[in-house]
Amino acid sequence: MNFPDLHPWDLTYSAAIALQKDLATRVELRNRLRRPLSHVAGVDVSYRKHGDQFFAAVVVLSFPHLEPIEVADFSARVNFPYIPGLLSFRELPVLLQAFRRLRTVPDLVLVDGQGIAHPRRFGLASHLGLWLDLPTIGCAKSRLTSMAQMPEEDKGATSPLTDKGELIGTLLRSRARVKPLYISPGHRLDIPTAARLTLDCTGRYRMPEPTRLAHLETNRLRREAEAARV
DNA sequence: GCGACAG
DNA sequence: ATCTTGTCGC
Repeated sequence: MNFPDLHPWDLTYSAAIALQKDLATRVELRNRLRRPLSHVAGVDVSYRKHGDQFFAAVVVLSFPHLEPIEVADFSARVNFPYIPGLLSFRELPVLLQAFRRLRTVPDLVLVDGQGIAHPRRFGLASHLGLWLDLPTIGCAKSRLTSMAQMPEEDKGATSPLTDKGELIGTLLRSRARVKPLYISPGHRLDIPTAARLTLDCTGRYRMPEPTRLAHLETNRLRREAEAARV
């Protein structure tokens, strides 16, 4: 089964899966963080239901104070469809363009989506981490693959995320009494460190500051573009 | 064969 | 993710 127009990857469905399996062997799950950590980035993408215009943003914050340092945007048309398990082929190209406009090289990147908590252990955060050669964390709002018991209701409570008997991440309560986040390392981090750093980047909101601010920026861009064209 | 299914 | 108004709760 093929799907048309896989731009800019030009891959069939089965070739995309084979590529993920191959690239997954290059993912590092050991800590390779630059210390001390001084710059943490968050990335996000938004678009409209009808229309293929995508808006990507990367925001760099200081660490540990989480003050915004730099913002880079990029917008373009995307025609790769959303297919569960193949999200990176849809969102990665526009995200990489946004990174090209960034001057600061972050020490860590938080991503809206899964890391290794993915059927082939290669979610968007892993793909971005390999491409940028940077440590990344997948901070997803809902599950793709994985099982877990619910953590306690207090902020910082965790429970292990597993798939087929394998430990692949952490279910993290980022705020008291909110739906927990699905945290998994994307690249160059181990599972406990990914959860710990996510918590360190989280303030009074459910989403960690880097991805939360990237999300706001992405929506600001979209509203601006819609207002600009008549 | 029947669900589940990041954003 | 997006569409879309009001509404319940701290």
